[in-house]
Parts: sequence; C-alpha cells; structure tokens
Amino acid sequence: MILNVQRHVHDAVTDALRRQFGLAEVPPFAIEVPPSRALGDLAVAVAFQLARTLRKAPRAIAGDLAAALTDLPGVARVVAAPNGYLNLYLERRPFVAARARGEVAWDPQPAEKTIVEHTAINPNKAAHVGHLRNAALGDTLVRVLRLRGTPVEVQNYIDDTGVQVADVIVGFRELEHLSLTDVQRIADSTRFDYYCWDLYSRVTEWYDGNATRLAVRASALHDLERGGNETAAMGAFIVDRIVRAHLKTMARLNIAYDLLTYEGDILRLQFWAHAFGILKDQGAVFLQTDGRHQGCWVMRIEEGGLGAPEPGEPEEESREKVIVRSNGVVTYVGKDIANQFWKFGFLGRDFHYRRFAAQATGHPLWATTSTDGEPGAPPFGHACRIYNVIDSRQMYLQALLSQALRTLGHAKEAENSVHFSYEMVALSHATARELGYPPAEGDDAKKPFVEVSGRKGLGVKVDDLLDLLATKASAEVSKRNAELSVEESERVAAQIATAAIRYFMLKFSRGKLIVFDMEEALSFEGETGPYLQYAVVRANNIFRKLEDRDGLVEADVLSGLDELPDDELRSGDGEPDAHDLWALVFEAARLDDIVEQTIRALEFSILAKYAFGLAQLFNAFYHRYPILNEDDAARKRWRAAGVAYFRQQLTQALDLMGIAVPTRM
RNA sequence: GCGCCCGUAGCUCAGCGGAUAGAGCACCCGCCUCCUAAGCGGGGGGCCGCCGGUUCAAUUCCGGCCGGGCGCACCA
Repeated sequence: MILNVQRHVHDAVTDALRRQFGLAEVPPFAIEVPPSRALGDLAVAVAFQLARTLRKAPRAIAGDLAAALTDLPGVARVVAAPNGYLNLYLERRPFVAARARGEVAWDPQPAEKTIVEHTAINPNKAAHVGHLRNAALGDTLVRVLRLRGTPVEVQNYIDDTGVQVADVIVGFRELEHLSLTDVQRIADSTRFDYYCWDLYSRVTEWYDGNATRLAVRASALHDLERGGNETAAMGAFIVDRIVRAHLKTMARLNIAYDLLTYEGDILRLQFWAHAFGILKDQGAVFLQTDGRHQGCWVMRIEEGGLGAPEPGEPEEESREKVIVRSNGVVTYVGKDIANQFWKFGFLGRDFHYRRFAAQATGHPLWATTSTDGEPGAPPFGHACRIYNVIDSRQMYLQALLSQALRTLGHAKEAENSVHFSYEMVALSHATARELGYPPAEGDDAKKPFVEVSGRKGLGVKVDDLLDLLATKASAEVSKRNAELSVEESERVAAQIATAAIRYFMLKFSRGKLIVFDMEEALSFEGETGPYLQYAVVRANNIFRKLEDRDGLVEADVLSGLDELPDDELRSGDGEPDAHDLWALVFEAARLDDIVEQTIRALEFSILAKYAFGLAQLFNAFYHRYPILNEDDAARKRWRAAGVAYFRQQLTQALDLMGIAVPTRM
C-alpha cells in the first residue's frame, strides 16, 4: 500500500523539475526505496540523470529540488543527500493509522480475460516433484492475477490419448494380462496412481528388452486415438482415476482448477480438422513432396528458429516442423495449435462440458466432453491473454504456437501467448540414493544432479513428500501444543507441510534448475514456509492474549490512534539496523509494489523473498519490543497497531503463495 | 553447429544501472523467571567466472571468451 504514495511523489517531482528547471521533457525516473530507513523512506536518483543536460552537479540539482518540494502531503521532509540522492521521509502517524485500519485499498487494474494453463500431468502415474513446480508456479500466478482483479480461467490439459497412457494400458495387458474389470478391481483396492507408477517403469523395461514390442505400443496408441474399442475404454478408466488422484494431491496444496481440457475431445470434436483447414487456407502449412519430410504437412520455421541440419542435408529441410505425419496422424504441435486457437475463441467450435468434481474452493470443476454436455457451464475460452506454464525444454514448441498465430494474422494474440517458462526439477545424488536408486554411472555420475524420470520411475512423489512433511510437522506441533485435539493438530500439520513445499518451490527464481534434496526440503528453519507461518501465528497470539488479558480487540487498538502520543513511531531512529515499529510498518506497506514487480517479471521469488524479509523484520521487532508487557499505554497501542498491519499484510502475501496460517504452531 | 538458461560466501540462493554486495544452511559464541527458542543477537568467511565496451555510475546493460545444464524427432 505504498504505490499511491510513490505515484504522487513521482508527479510532484516531475512538476518540480518543470517549474524549477524549465524542463519540457522530464526523463523517466523511478521512485526507489533506500537500503535503510535512516537514509529515508523513498528516494529519487533523477539528479544524476539530469546532471549533463542541466550542466549542473547532481548535488546542486537535488538541493534545488528539495527546496522546490515543499508542502508535499504525507511527506515530512525532503533531504538532498551529499551524493546527489533526493531522500524523502514520510509522515508516520497518518501513514500507519490509515493502513492499520485498512483504509488504503488495492488499486484495481484494467483487466482482460486471461487463461492460465498449468499442471498438465500425463494421466498415467502419480505426480512427482517435477510436476509440483509447475503447479505451484501456475497456481501462484493465478492468485496474483486474481488479486489484481484479472478474471482468470484455470485450465488443466489432460493428454488422455498419448503414448504415456498407451504404455500403461500395454502394461496391464501384456505384463499383467488383465481385463478392464481386473483393472477396475485393482483401482478400488490399491493406491492406483502409485500402482501405475511402478507399472509404467516396468513397461519401459519391457520395451527395452525387445524393440519389436514397440509395435504393441503403436497399436495401442492407434486404438486409443480412434476410440470405440476396449483399449480406449481401459484408457478412459485409467485416465479418470489418475486425474482424480492428481486433483486430490493438488487439493492438499490448495490448488484448484476451473476446467479440465481433454485432448481426446479436441480430436473427437474435429478441432484439429478445423484448425488444419485454417492453416492450409492461409498457407501456414504445406504438403512437402520431397526429402526427409516427404508426405508430411509441415510448417516453415521462422528465421532464427530451431532446426539442426543433418549432415549433408539442405538447410531448407531443417527449417521445417512436421505438423501432420505422412501417415496422416497429427503431431502434438498441431493439437496444441488447435487448442490455442480455441482458447482465443477463433476456432469457430466449442466443447461440450460436464461437471467433473466439487472443490474445496466452492467452485465446481468442469471438464470438456464430446457429447452430452450439461447445462450451466460458464463461457470457457475466449481469452485475451494466455499463460501456458510449461518448462523451458518446450520453448521451441511454444514459440511455434506464437508463430502460427502470427502467420495467420493474429499478431496481438501471438503477443499475448505467454510461455511461462521455468527450469526443471532434478534430484540430488543423495536423495536419489535414499530412494533406492543405484549410483549413477559414467557421464551421469559426473553431473551435479540426477534427472527425474517418470519412465524409469525415478522421482519423489508429491504425496510421499507431503506425508513426510506432515508427519514431521505433527510431531513438532504436538510437542509444543499438547492441548490441541488430534484433528486440529493434524490440520495444522497439513498446513505446515503445504507451506514448506510451496515456499520451497517458489523461493528459487524460475530460471534456476532446482536440485531437489530431501533434507533441505524437509527443513522448517530459516528461509522456509513454516518460518513465515510462525511469524503470523505469533502476531495472532499477541492479539488473542491482548483480548484475554486486557479485553482489547483489534478494533479497540486501532481506534483513537490519531490522538495518541506518537513517540513510539520514532523509536530506534538513528540506529543503523532499525528493528523498530516504523521500519516494520513501512516494509509491510510495500506489498502492492512487490506484487507489481512480481507480475512484471513473472518472478515469484520476488514475492517469496519479500515475505521472508518481512517475517524476519517482525521476529526481530517481536524480540526487542514487548507489547502485552509494555506499561506505556500509547506505546503499547502503536506497537499493537503495527502488529495488526503486519499480520494483515503477511497473511495476504502468504495467501498469494497458497499458504494458510495455522491456529497454533 | 545453432538457440535458451545458469555461473555471487564452504553449500543453496537473493540482489527492477546507483548509497558499506545480502539471506538461509553449515561452523563458532551468547540469549528461554520475559507476548511460543519452528525464534533472536554476535562472529568468521567474497579477484560477484574471465576479457573488453557503453555510462557520471556496471554484480546489474552490450559484445566476446571459459565452464555447466537443457533443447534443436514423422515423442509429448
């Protein structure tokens, strides 16, 4: 809740520059936050930028500006620092009082309908930590956008007709010789997503044993795509069960969706045929009659795109991407283009929809279907902006999507097709060893990490990780809070587990490969989700006790702040590392600025680090300044007001990261 | 070969061109008659990979190297 102040300071400085120096054009400049409160609350470095054009020393410019900036509402004083910075100190009392009372609201942003697609796990096995990063980033993006008033539709793409599902079908059939009813029985009596996890890796080994077995897969895949046969029926069953397992896992992490988009529906409803028609009409794809891609429909890749020429091959060919194979089967790229067209609403066709499940959010989850749609579905699709949350390995394919849109004259949509890209999650050697995998050999041993592989069954399952965290949290909770009921204690443990894992997934910037290490992820100390929760729990405890002991509720604390002596707002001034009330409130106020930065950079580590820093500031304040035991009534009230604002802001920040605040810890 | 990402403390990572380069972990020292020690305070530890360029100012921007990762299928 600092952006409004920054804006009016910016305007005032611009105005002062015009008046003082007769500048018609004021160069763009930023309102910064100085490294410590002793230097001021806001700072402007514009004097450096103007030194040359004005032929004047930065310090002198800053001095003139300071003199011109009188009577700025909300600003107590303006100081020209010796180095040329212009530093501003805010009026503290009204700043604190208004914010603690919640009188400074979020700016509504102009909003256009946005689709965020994330998770999109192949529905043939349990979710692992690699999938987790995707879902955590995607869900956080959704939360941040929604806070700013953007209407967001969350889609989860289900590849129900792909190779991975076919492989599990092959496993049930060829390795276990089971029928659909057998599989159904297994699903009802086992942890089915775990069962398929193991089966999938066994199938991979089976293929490796004899290459001719791949023909079985090809045939299964063909049946799966065509539908109306037993293979497809078994596939539909497996997919449904696994998708429900994924949703359950994600619900543990406070992740929900609006729509499941099934690839099978894209095929059955001829979305691809329509998209293909459009692409052909516009000349975006053509039938290659020669060379390596003979008989394929290909798309020309733009200059600077992908493609490595094979030795001796003309460069032309490497600049083509196959969209339809010579056997007439469309590739993933083609299906994705059709899906993207639909999301923007210019495919000219729509899905039918069915209610799929209830969710903890209260919003029903819908799924696409090819027939028998239910009434009451919201108007899905027709977005102005699309974020596809997919790891960086699929960069080229995402670039092709934009290219296809551009070729068809949809420049704006191409621009608004955002590949929200992030680096993958790998495993540390130590964690791979703990999971029982043999030490890597050869070149793999030299790598600093082990790659997660669903095919090999090598990975940490999300539910296992959550269970481990919850068990550990449960022990810690009951150790400290013997009076809690078993149910409450378990609820808190689950919240702590979710916090630990979600914070862990967000604290790294998205361009950084995460080498997942179990020991590190299980930590509750230092820069972790539980540390952040703990800070808010402490703040909440203060208010609980304030009510128990003094009969004061938050509203009592916040009323009458305007008349109270405000010495407390200057405590700690002049000290180099201020852990005082003003520093805490000021930092808490920066959340809106941080959210803006986060969206601009699509970088949630900014939000995560900010929340952590704010919690640190509070913990330091907490240790230094008593509240319940403070004798001076005015100081006590101001401190409590600061704590009220802090918990309001950090709770909000945690909510953006999908982290709840437990009742006790 | 081409494209993208990464290179900052022993380890894992932050650092929207600006004020003494920070945090967590690990290590050492201190703090529970005091609102929960999942905490707090203090300490040691840095050619910000290397070389150039732009700039009043470069860890930050640009170029070139070096090292590591990932892509560049009629897989998804």
